[in-house]
Amino acid sequence: MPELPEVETIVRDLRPHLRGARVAEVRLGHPSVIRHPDPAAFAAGLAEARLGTIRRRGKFMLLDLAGPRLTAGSVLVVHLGMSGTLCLADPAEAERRHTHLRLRLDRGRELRFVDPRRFGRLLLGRPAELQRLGRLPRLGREPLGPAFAADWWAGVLHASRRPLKALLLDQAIVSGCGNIYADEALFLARLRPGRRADRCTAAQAEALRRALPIVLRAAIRSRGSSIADYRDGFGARGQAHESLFVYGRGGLPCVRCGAVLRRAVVAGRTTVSCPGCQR
DNA sequence: CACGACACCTGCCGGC
DNA sequence: TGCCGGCAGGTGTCGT
Repeated sequence: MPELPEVETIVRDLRPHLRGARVAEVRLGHPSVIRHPDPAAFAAGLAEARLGTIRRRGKFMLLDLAGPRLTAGSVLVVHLGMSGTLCLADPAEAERRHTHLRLRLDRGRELRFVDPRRFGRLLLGRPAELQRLGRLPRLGREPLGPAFAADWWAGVLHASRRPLKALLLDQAIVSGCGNIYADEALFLARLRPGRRADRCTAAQAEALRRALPIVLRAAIRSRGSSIADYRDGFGARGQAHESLFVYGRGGLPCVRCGAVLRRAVVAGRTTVSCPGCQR
């Protein structure tokens, strides 16, 4: 899926086009992507709603809403799963297969959620309420925020016997990192993905903490990785996949030392790393 | 409690 | 050409 850089790119693309718009028509596709409330109430809540700002939290998108049938503080929550896209389209444009939400706006454009695999999710409600109902998970710290601090990170690693990669992928610890950028950050930090967290030195822990935002910011500058399904807020591909060092390069030479990159399963996910320069 | 295995889906690619 | 297995950027649940 879209990881933090992809979601951030979409949010930045959509923000100026959504803020202040009013929903003129709601159309739903497959009901299983609507996780809260039931599809009828979901559609009714969105009808006539006024859109506010859109923001990112981890891999989630939160769109502020105000409407006649909505309680104050309601948001539309979008998670793209593995194959989801959230794009602006011309209302006259033919509907792509697997379109699960169309919000026609009064500005003559339409917001569309398309997701072939249906691992993505849509929710409507107040975030605190959704969390209380167990519909939204508790998320860990934002790797691009000030709370992603050295002492906290050192403590997290010290307290865990899990592989480093498992910690990076754990959304309750770090929110927004996924399989691509976990591998890239570990490569940049020169640390093996399977390395036990509590066996890292302080310097190694700090190298990884510094590497993650570098990798994520570079990917945002390249507008995200479009390996298969990912598209930005206007339906265009990103370029970040063109400059990945390890992800998807198993069996190819390491750009840093020339060793053959190793492909393995770590924390249940396909993982690529360099046996030559990662320890 | 912490962790791994598996399920949830469709599409695409390579091998036979 | 077609069928089949394997694989994919994520995460929720269940069992050990």
